[in-house]
Amino acid sequence: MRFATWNVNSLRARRDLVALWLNEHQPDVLCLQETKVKDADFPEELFEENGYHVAHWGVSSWNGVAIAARQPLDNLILGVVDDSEEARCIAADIDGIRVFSVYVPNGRALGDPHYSYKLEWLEALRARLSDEIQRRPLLVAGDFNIAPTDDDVYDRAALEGATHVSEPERLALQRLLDLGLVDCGASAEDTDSNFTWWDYRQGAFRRGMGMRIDLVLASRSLSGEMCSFQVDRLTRAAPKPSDHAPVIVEF
DNA sequence: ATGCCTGTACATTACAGA
Repeated sequence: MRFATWNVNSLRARRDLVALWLNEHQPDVLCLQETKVKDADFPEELFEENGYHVAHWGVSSWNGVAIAARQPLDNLILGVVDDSEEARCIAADIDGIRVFSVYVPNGRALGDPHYSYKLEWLEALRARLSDEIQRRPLLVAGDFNIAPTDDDVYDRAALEGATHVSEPERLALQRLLDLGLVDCGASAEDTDSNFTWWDYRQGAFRRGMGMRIDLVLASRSLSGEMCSFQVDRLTRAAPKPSDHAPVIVEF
């Protein structure tokens, strides 16, 4: 199975690139984040014309998550807290696997209310996953907005006091892994090659100033069947790119 | 210290993103 996740930073702005990418890479499952469309405006035909089932959750022009898959999506869940939350999580059963597409809150700054919200959201996700993982194999993929270790950022010193690298965020991620999930991108020999996000500014991509924040977490049984892991940096180098690269994992 | 760039809507400026 070819599994992928991609924060597209607006599906409306990225529509043509997503269509090209689907045809070139032919994933069996694709998790999307930051679609930035309401459900009523979601371009289902973009996926259906290319042979995919698709489920989306978007309540405004911000956030928004989706899962597209060759096989049907069953037992959909929207969100991890309650109906009033932002559209940051969608889950579905696909061919016997429970798939989560997640867009973890950014946090903005240490001490910002949004930072507390990020930690609370991660704890709510953990509570949900602790229940789910006992039932079936899990794949939890998306933009976690956390760099798991100092090796996952271009310059740790430059990020002192910033979000994405703080201990509380990393502990919240570790609590997810402690449920029995494996970070599929953690074991690369050249960690720079696993960066998944580069700022649009300052030529950050060209200069290698990135972070690994888009993750694929797999149940142990599934992680043992992983046969390849790849960050598609070519797509970050395309014209009009998202600031995130797709991540592709084969099982 | 700030903006750099990109996309969004209460749009020609402010904001969020990471």
